[in-house]
Amino acid sequence: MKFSRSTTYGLRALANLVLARATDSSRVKSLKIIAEEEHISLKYLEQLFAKLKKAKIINSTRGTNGGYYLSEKAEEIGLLKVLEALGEKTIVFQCMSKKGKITCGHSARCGAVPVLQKVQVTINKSLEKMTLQDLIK
Amino acid sequence: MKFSRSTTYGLRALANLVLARATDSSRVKSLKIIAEEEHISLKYLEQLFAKLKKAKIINSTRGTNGGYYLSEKAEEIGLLKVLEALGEKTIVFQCMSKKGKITCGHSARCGAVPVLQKVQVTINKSLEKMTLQDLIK
DNA sequence: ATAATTCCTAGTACGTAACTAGGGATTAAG
DNA sequence: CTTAATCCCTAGTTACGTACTAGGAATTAT
Repeated sequence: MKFSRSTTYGLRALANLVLARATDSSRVKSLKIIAEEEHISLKYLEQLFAKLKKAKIINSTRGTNGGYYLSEKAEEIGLLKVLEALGEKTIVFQCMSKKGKITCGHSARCGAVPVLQKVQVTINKSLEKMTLQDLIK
Repeated sequence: MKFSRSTTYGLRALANLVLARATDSSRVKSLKIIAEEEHISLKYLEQLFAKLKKAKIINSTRGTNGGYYLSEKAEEIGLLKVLEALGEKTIVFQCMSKKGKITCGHSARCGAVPVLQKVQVTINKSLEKMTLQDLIK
């Protein structure tokens, strides 16, 4: 039950963007700089940022002086959305849907269900409450 | 950020034990029966129960009519301890200790730290509150 | 003696995370 | 209009851990 490295990388890099106040196309920050500051492979970060862009969490301008910036205000970007964009699984049991519904064949008989649901719901709520703004508090 | 299958198996099997009220050496339940009821490979379950026994969460008697039983009352066995016994990592970020202390070199500069800590602490608290008794509620 | 159980150890196969790598497209600056 | 800086796209590669399979030894009730 670990977050993947890429999730941590992604959050670090996003925190960097938030701190840089890269909130519109006139205040972009290049990945090269971010990668250097955060000691993350540039090529790898590119792939992560592609996912974040696809999820419309960030935006970019290309060419010299180009870079990335947040699509919305940091406090409007929920952590759960970010994690999912990065490919992090937020459903912690195989047998369970997002809302705690059981999807395996054992539901009726399985004694562990209530606890699994409780854990799942707690984690989800906790992640929903937080936003990118919390990254720099 | 998923719980491993073995964790789910372990919890299912323990729930089974709790429901069987296998709370002392006179009320053991054999793994063979549990494995059949829960549709888990016996050989695999044996390995999981070895870990649980090593952590003194369960106890056993050998030979014919042997089996496993809980070492303590279900409500006195914390879920966090069980998960750790099963090998589940409860520290969700590589860079962090159990108590939220940062163990990587970036601590001072890393913007993501506060959020990571918050997530970690929330999950830990949630797991600490629950016991095996909750498995059957 | 036999059968039922727990106990111990070794090995395998598969998937996936974590990269590495190469180059194309776009754009500002000189 | 050339160059350099950036983002963009896709295809590997490698290493590791999870989820088993497997065989048999030790113990004990009948």
